[in-house]
Amino acid sequence: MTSIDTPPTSEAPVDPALPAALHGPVLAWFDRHARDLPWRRPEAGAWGVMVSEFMLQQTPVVRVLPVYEQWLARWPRPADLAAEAPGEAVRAWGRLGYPRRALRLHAAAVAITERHHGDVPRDHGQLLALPGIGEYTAAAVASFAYGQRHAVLDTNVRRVFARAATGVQYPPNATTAAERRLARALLPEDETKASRWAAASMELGALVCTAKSEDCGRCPIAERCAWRLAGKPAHDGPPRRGQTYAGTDRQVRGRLLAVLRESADPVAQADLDVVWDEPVQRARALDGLVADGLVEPLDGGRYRLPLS
DNA sequence: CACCCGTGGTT
DNA sequence: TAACCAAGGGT
Repeated sequence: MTSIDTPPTSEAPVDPALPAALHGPVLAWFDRHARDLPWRRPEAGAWGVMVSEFMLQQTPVVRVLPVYEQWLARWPRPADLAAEAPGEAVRAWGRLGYPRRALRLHAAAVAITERHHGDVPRDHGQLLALPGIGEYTAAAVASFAYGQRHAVLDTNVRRVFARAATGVQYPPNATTAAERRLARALLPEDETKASRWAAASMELGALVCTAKSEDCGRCPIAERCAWRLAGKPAHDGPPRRGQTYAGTDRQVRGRLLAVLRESADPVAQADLDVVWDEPVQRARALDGLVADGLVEPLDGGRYRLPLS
């Protein structure tokens, strides 16, 4: 009886009856309460789903909505975006944040045009190979756009599963193998039902089982929730990394790029210098933007969004 | 695996 | 008000 054969508690087997007990209530709740988001409408297509997933990486739905509409109207197919200069994608990204996502979405559109005849690939592995698409986004596009059966583990789903199945308030900082195993165990066998489940469990986390003020009174699985049944114990592990922003390179980069986004013409060094008074940090931030391909340096100390 | 990468609203 | 949070990905 040594500990080497004892699985850690985080890898406890899933209650065999749990999946079926959760599917009905959550799917029925989703039928009634799902938001009518534009990327969920049939006309969005796989490209619409993919654009929305890029924009929703760390950016709230309400801020994505207007930019999404502009992008799909301007670039209705991957080839339309691929034909543009990458700097135009960065400019149209506006203030969504993390502008490297715009660059990667543009690069993904180029790859789709070159390697996939302009159609968003259906295969999870091919999606994963595209720039800016990781484990989550590949599964999300395959599931939401093509109705495939994939475990879609985003921050909402991870929180819902941590509470309902594992009985803790928050999931670990980084996604664990135990979480992936749990997500697979909870995934309905039927493909259509599985893709619906992915969207429904995510929506439940976004609307009801939220990070701070969860509303168990509106939760369809409150009676089955391990965390609630345990008396909703507070998170004990290490605090999740706080992200300070003021004074960081990210803030400087944001200010520099804002100047370049607003200008149709190349910008003089002096017009960038005014956004931050500390010259060393300012130079480091600008160099970083150039290294990332977000900014193109020109002769005479001028800069612009990248044309290529 | 820890850290970096924007932005703005909420508590 | 500082901290936290928001459909992550890349290194």
